Amino acid sequence: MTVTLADVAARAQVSPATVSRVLNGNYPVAASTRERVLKAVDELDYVLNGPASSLAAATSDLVGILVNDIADPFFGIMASAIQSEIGGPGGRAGGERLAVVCNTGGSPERELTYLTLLQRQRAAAVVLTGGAVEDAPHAAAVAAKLRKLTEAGTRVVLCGRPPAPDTGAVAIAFDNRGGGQRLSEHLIGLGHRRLGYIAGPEERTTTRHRLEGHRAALAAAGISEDPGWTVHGPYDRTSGYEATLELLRRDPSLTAVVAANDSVALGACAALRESGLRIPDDVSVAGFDDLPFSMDAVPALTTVRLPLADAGARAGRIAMGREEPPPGGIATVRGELMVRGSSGGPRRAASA
Amino acid sequence: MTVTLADVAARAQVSPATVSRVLNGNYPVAASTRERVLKAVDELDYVLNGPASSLAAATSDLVGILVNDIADPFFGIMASAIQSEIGGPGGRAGGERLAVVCNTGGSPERELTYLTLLQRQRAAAVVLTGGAVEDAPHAAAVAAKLRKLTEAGTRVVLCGRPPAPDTGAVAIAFDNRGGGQRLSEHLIGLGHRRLGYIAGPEERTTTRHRLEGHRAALAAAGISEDPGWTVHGPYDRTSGYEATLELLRRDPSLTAVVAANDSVALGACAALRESGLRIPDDVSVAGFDDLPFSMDAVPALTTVRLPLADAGARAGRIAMGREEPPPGGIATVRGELMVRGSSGGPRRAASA
DNA sequence: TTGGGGATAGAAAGCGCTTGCTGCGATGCT
DNA sequence: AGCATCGCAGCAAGCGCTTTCTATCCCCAA
Repeated sequence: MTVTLADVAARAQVSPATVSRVLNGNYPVAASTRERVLKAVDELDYVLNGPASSLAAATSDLVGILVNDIADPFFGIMASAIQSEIGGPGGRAGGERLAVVCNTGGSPERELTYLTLLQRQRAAAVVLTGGAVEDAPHAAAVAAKLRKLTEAGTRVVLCGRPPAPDTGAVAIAFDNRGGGQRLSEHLIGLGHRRLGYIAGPEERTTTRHRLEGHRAALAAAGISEDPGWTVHGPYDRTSGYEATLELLRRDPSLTAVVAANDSVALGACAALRESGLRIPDDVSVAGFDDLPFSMDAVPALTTVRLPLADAGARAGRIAMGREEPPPGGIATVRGELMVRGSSGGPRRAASA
Repeated sequence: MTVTLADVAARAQVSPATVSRVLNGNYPVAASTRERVLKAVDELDYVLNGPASSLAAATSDLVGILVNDIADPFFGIMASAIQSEIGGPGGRAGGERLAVVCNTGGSPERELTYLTLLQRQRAAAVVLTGGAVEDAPHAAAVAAKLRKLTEAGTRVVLCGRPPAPDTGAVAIAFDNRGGGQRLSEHLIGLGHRRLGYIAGPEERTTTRHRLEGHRAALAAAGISEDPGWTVHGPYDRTSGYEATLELLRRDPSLTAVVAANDSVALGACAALRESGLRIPDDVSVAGFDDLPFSMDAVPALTTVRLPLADAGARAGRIAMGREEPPPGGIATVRGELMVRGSSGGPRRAASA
């Protein structure tokens, strides 16, 4: 069968306790003994039994990272940054932790199930990324879970996600509202008065905040919004493509399209181009997030850069207890407006 | 303290054994008893202790997915597909498994460490994605680990990665060589005779295979390659940008640039544009993978579509034992040539 | 020489769960 | 009516490790 601690102990002629202590390095062991043990470990090719260890020590070295869509670089970039700080293997020394990312696919149930699974594994920490679903019962369920986790000693950090009051979770939130507002202000400043908005899926904090920012900008400029100017859809390219076609159908006189994120914006660009409209001469386009590919669009996308990697790294450090949580357990980081080629002044007169 | 199985048993007035059996549903329990137990579980808000369970049952419900770069959609898409089949939460019924993705960052050591960590956790299955490092000692170490894993009953599947003989691992490999060859043949067929090639990082199977395909195409057409036509670099946009500038410096008369993947190709496009060259009029560009954003490039990228999601799903199913492994434990899936706007016939005469 | 300490090592008691085996009342068959 | 069977529940023995407490051994001060 598989090699156990006892086998190693026998081979090294010491007690299992000593082997355990050598392996954990948390108790004085004579150098000669240690060597003998290490040699035995090596010769036997011994691998610690994780579950047994976790059970006995009542702790585990698992750290969970929840993402909405692992195929989306938005989450990939954050996850990567978080994981690099978790130390995973290869990180700094000290407890080797197994940083794992779990893909919820944006589904509330899966989110909850993963949380339970992590709770089962007695995870050392959990980082939740991205917007939350705003369904009240679900939010309550998640909050309850988070509270239970923190009470059990699991460190919980929200990254790019609004704070969850009274759960003990630390939050690094993005200022989606402010970013959305500045973005639309930019467009309005350019002279646009008829702006279409392709929002994310409904019932999501991110969607709502960005849209609120947009509307605040419109309101501040005294522009009254036509309800038909807003379309909801998933955060992907296809959604942007279709939504744009729909927007154009509803009001061909739009001079700008603001998208919920960069992928959506790319889809919008494609739709616009296929409709024979030039960007930004006929219609300006704006995205959000500033993912790497955004600067490769032609023209390059005007968007709001979110410090995904920085925020992720910080969240990771906090999760590892290597950085002080922000005061109040809440930090909000701003996005930076990136003005590029896809936005310009409206040139054409409104057409029928 | 936390609620244990025994607490639930006491509350439901049954033995711990019965509670365990209700929870695992692998032993007949009278309906009335089951209900009583479930009620107690609910009232006590009981959560199974994962480590204890894994220890006693000598199995775990962890499934590991190793990726080289989680921020790269290439891996994100595969991981997503794999995970969806693993059943993670929300998948089909049956054993709820915790599918976790581990980011190796392309580092051999981290790959090995993650493998050990998963071995520690007695993972139910492990899926390794993407190209392997070709360093001999490392390859041997990985092979040894894989063998040990399979011997311990962990199902090992390689997805988009060449087979590892004598390890018991099942492989779904991509025909990178064939894809690369067809892609270059396409360009050559268009009339190109001077093609630059931006390869991936050295010592990687994927890099080598794609490059071999390219060279095979050149050879078949009787084109003798200038060593200066090939540049190596990481699989990212920046690399493509810089490599293209370098290629242009070395030989301004190139009429086509073939990139190791789509991200690199995008960087190449940017560099070409900034150099005042039109695509494809002055220089044709080709990528590999056909990631979603490739069709949004302007012009859309000619590339080789790899069935990332299909392969991932299949790997996931095999990992779960829900699909028969291919005969011989090895399957090779082809990529499909996608001809789009970025490639065209060479129009200009070679310039100095 | 002798008692006190410091430094190590071992014994053993679990950690919380799974599962083979046993026990026992109810059912089916002859 | 009598015995084999079946269905369901409990007992208890671990799974492989960590850790508290105890036992040595050795060195040094007194």
